[in-house]
Amino acid sequence: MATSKKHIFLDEEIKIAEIAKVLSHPARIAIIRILLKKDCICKEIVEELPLAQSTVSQHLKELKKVDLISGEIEYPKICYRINRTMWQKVQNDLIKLFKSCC
Amino acid sequence: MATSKKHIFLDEEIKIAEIAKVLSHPARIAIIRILLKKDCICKEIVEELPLAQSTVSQHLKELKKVDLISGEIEYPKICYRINRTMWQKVQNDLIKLFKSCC
DNA sequence: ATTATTCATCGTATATTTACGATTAACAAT
DNA sequence: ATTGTTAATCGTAAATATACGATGAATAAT
Repeated sequence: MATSKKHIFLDEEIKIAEIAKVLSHPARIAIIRILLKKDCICKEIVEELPLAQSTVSQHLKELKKVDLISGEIEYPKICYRINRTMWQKVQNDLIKLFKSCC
Repeated sequence: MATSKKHIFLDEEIKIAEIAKVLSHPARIAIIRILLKKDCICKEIVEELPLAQSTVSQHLKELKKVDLISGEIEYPKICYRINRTMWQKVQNDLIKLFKSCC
């Protein structure tokens, strides 16, 4: 048995990993939980978490990058909310992985 | 409204983030999928993935650290398998987070 | 125009992750 | 004892993530 058909990772594997990465920081889980309760502006989140405003903003950016949240501009505020469709999709993707179990 | 009750992250948030972190690399998702199909020794996984043996071993260590897999020694091989109980728990934890949604 | 408010971005320092090759450890078989 | 097989660990380089303060951008209110 010489060697092998080395292949690259599957798209699905990459996508699941991407979503998991977004969920892989307590601050982002905390932000999601806050937003699940109610839509918030960045400042409100900053006041609930022991993090600088710039740091929270960065986490929000990550969440926005994968479309888990969206922000509606009402200058100078930006109202963040969970993207329920995407949130459902995250669940489906993960559950799909789970399903390949038994 | 001066400032606020800054608190640290909740245990639950940390735990979910920890699990998500383990799932946040395509290689580890790939390894899980391989092991969901059948128990494998490290060498078999190395042959299926475009990664060095030491790298796969490191990923296996991560998965083992959170108890998602276990390894049974049959020198010089080690047979890895999914810890179904833990795998179920991961699902429950994530679904619990999802549930706080609607 | 100036001021106040909110948030994003920039620059940067530090820590963590990821990957690899080389080596070591643990045995089985000879 | 030597050899072969498998996997863990070590050392290390490169990339990525995380955090913060400082600054800049966008507007509303004065």
